[in-house]
Amino acid sequence: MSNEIEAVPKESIKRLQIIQAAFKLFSENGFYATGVDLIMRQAHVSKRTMYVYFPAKNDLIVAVLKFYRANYERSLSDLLARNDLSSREKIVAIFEDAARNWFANSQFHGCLAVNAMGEFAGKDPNIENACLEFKTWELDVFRELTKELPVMNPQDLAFKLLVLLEGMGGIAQVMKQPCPIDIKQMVNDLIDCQCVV
Amino acid sequence: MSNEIEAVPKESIKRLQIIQAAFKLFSENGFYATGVDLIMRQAHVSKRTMYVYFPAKNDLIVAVLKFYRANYERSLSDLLARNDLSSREKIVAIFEDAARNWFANSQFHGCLAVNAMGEFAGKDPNIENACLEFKTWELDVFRELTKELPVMNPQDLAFKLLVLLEGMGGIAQVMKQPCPIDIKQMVNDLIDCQCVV
DNA sequence: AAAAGGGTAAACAGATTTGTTTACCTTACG
DNA sequence: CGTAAGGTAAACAAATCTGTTTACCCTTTT
Repeated sequence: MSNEIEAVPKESIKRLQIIQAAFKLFSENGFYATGVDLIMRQAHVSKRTMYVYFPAKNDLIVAVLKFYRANYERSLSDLLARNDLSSREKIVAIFEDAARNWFANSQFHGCLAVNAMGEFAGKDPNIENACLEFKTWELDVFRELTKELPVMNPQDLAFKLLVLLEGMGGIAQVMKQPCPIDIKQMVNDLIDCQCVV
Repeated sequence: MSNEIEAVPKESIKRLQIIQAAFKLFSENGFYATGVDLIMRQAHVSKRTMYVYFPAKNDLIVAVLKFYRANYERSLSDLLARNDLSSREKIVAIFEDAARNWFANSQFHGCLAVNAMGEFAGKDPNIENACLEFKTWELDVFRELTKELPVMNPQDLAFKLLVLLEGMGGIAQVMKQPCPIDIKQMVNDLIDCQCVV
């Protein structure tokens, strides 16, 4: 017999089903408001199985936040990999995608990491950490892009872009309407203001 | 003497105690996670009294959101009333206050209206409405200020400022660190980019 | 002094939550 | 074929939540 410590498969189908169902429900209805029973029913999984993969609800929340980030990362990878676009064009594209997908979309529920902080700040360090890691990763994406630009301080510009993206998310979440401003122009202006050329 | 209008439930001391206690608890711990029993204990009020003023928890949440807005409005009124400051200086001051109070303050829990949307979007129209009204009011404040500026499109600029302020709140909520960028410069750049002069 | 508000304390109902366990089933595989 | 892993269904414990009611107490006013 293998005397390994019983390793829960990290890539089990069931585990993924649970995370996907939980992601949808947490996004639409919030974390506290979503009961474990509902998740388990939507995932077509028994409670016993859920208990094996996620001993506590908060463990599942952390996993969902990581899944959320991995999803975002994957959806960006194609864009970032393209070599027919300049870094500036990639940045603009990120914002235009966001504007198109978030504003005037009643199915948009804001950044999951921010929502999670609203419910768990000061209560669960693991969840706080997952949220921080998500935003840190977003910042890193911008940092990779801005360091290719002829600007005075790429780090500062990356943070400014992060703030801008965050603001779009928050506003779109509350005010559901077509995005009334020219995001492309705003981003380009922001970059131009720091250009050394 | 004081024969002012008297003891209207809207202005009751007890009512205010409840709202203030609830505001603190909702901000720190979230809405669902905060039980009515705890609110009532912190407000030094019996459950029967709470039930008189707020037949349901969601009624209290709406009242708290209105209180949150009224508070913000009052804290801005001094600044907005000053006539030794230009509109541009007032706008910059709003952002510098926000940067100082939000970043690197572990007691900052983000915009209550955004947090509320995260928990109640699609569930309670009254709460959704209160959140929307809060952001609309914030936008109006900026609109009043930008229409004094020599810019092409004051309405657009106001919305951009709103997005920027929102972004600062969201980022500060998750990444608790000293604000690493020069907010004053960023706001001025944003305004300058739309100046006609 | 008596009546009437306004408030308190506490018990209670009914539903729902997370977390735990037991007993059974299905299916892949040596 | 037969075993063992992995999953299901369902009952259950214990706590908690909102919402409701009853009985009482204090203070003000008349």
